[in-house]
Amino acid sequence: MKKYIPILKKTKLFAGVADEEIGAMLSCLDARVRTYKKGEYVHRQGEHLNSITVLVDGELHIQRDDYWGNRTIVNRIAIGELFGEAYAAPESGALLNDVVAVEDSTVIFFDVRRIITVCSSACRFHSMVVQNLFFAISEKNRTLVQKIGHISKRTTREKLISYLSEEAKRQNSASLIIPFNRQQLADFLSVDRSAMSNELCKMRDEGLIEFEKNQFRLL
Amino acid sequence: MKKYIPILKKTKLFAGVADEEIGAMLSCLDARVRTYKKGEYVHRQGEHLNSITVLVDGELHIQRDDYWGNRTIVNRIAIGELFGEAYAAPESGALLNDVVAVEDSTVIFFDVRRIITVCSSACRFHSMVVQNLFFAISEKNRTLVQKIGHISKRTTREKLISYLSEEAKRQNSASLIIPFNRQQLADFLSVDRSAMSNELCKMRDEGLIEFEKNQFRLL
DNA sequence: TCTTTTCTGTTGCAAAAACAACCGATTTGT
DNA sequence: ACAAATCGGTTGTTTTTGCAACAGAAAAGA
Repeated sequence: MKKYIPILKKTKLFAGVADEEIGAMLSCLDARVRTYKKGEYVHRQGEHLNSITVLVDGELHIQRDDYWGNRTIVNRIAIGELFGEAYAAPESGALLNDVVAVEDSTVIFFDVRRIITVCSSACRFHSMVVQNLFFAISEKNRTLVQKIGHISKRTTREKLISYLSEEAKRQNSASLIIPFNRQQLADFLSVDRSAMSNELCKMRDEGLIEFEKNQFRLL
Repeated sequence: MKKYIPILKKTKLFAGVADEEIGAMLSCLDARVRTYKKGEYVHRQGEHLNSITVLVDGELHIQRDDYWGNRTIVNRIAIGELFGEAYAAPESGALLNDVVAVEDSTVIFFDVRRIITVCSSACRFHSMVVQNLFFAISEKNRTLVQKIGHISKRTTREKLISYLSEEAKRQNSASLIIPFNRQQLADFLSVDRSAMSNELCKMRDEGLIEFEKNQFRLL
């Protein structure tokens, strides 16, 4: 468990917390490590969570498959990010989506109650972690609103432009690498893959964008 | 200002805080009241917030109009709910949407830094407010994910069913009243009003639902 | 290395949505 | 009470999407 301290230090939850404090908090917060193979489910829709999940390696998707096999990718969790903050509240109900490892992944679970309830004794940095948690959920909130901005556009082209421009802004460059393949991007933007692929090529032919694999450039 | 204490007591931010404590915190948190006429903007996209907004009367929409006049209603703020929690973090950037009063409304602004930074002295209930804030943002997060669930459905009919069923579940009855008129519902679900109206009537003719104005019944 | 699977682009067709225009009913404001 | 504005439903046309099927390229696995 100790070996994860340098990695945890870089996560949003433990930003600004000293190494030795993280070590102390690992037991204080009842941390448990687990690895998942690509494709395995970390959580399933309908479960009741009592832990917060920190991703230390790999990649997770928050997604939902409907009865007919249509998939919606709600969000993506990258290394250092966390999941389950929104279910920390006591009466937060069942999990709305599945959480799936899209790469071989390693996560650390922390007991949610022990994070929320500031312990009296040892953990001097506990309040820092609580604040980090608050900022993390706050940031995720804004991410979700941005996503709503993308998918509420009426046409596939507009959705693509909305998503790609925001990603370009975030990466601070007109040239950008997206973390999705075509099918995943379509599932993320809630459109049909083939129609989207078609639209991307039209946009390229019109000189709006260039792309190769998941590297894009806005012109 | 004192007269708002009974109302504030019922808001998500001050749940569980005693009257006299709220009174004390009003000055501690630098509370300011303001009223808005129907249609007025409370905040505009691009602004940088430094306050949290509690709605004590009326109704707000979080929305965005694009260049061609298409409106997207991202969320709705009802009496007792708050706005701006997601912008409490120092580096949270500019406001992504407009905040508009859809009815004559009264809001109270609280200095965001004073909420986050727990004051040393008087406010015994301050930590309760911080926790309330956390739960509020947490709940909003889940609301946003639900909304993504609705609008990521592929057809207008599916969007309507998704929205109406969730609302029925929330109101715990197959008969429900929605807080939108037709245009607003269309803007909320990101579809065309006339197409949606059409679809609603088809669903009624097929015996799936009944409705009159904004009262619906699922069959 | 060879086979199998996944990924991406392409096409045609059917279904659905957006758009525009209109009308009667209801609501709002004076 | 009356005029004006808003609201909800209807229809027809155009545009866009979803869907299915296929093929070459790339990647993964044996």
